[in-house]
Amino acid sequence: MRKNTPQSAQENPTSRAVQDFVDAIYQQIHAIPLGKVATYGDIAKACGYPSHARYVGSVLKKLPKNSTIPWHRVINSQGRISFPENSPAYLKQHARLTSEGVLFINGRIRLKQYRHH
DNA sequence: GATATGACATGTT
DNA sequence: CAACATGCCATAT
Repeated sequence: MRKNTPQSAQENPTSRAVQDFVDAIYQQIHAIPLGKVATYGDIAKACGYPSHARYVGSVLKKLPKNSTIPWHRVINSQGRISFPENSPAYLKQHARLTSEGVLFINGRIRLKQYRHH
């Protein structure tokens, strides 16, 4: 039985499945309402690839600078920002979330409260 | 094809 | 709760 991974679904030479997956990731992230968050795993699962949390992260890393995607609403399963604390990226994400009303306590937020279901 | 890497997740200690 | 270990999988070298 073939595994449920984008790579295993490359029936055509341009690997459409991977591109569809990336598009789905963008769409899911856009669906996160202001003031709410989702984990990398949540996004992957919502796209139909529950074991690709890391891939979601790698996609976000390659986001073009002009992208309008609310990437800051994606955090890890511990309710923490996946950047080294106090790095520029960390501070930026923290600032954006805070400005949306997401409360951080000891570098962590309450997923029970802010997670977008 | 073997190894290393990473904006991850989950279970165990 | 924190630290560790293990699993995961696309990408890069």
